[in-house]
Amino acid sequence: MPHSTTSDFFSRVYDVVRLIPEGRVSTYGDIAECLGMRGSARMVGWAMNAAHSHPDIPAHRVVNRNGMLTGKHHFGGPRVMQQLLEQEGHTIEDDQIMDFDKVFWKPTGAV
DNA sequence: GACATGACGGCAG
DNA sequence: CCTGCCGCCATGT
Repeated sequence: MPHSTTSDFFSRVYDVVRLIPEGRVSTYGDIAECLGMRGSARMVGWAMNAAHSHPDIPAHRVVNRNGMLTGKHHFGGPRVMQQLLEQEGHTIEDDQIMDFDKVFWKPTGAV
């Protein structure tokens, strides 16, 4: 496709995020890499910001490579993201997901 | 059209 | 180990 638009990029990001299983989490960088935009993790986070218009996007399952809830302030409040994750069985301590390496889900081949 | 910003990540100091 | 800078791409001013 000679004409790649941002809308496509957003749609792809949403598509991948939607595929994250409940009880699992992924990272901005890996999602970006999965979409062929390695190094552009910021775009993924930015897409998440726009994802607020899409209730079907479990944006709380996307964190940075450290498993830290860096985007918690972009939800209803600074607690919402943590609460959502805890409801899915995660343990958060100091804005960081415990056993992150065990709940991490890589969108390899998802798209 | 240039400058600053951002839910990131990697590397250098 | 911690802090800081640069690269990444799209948006707003």
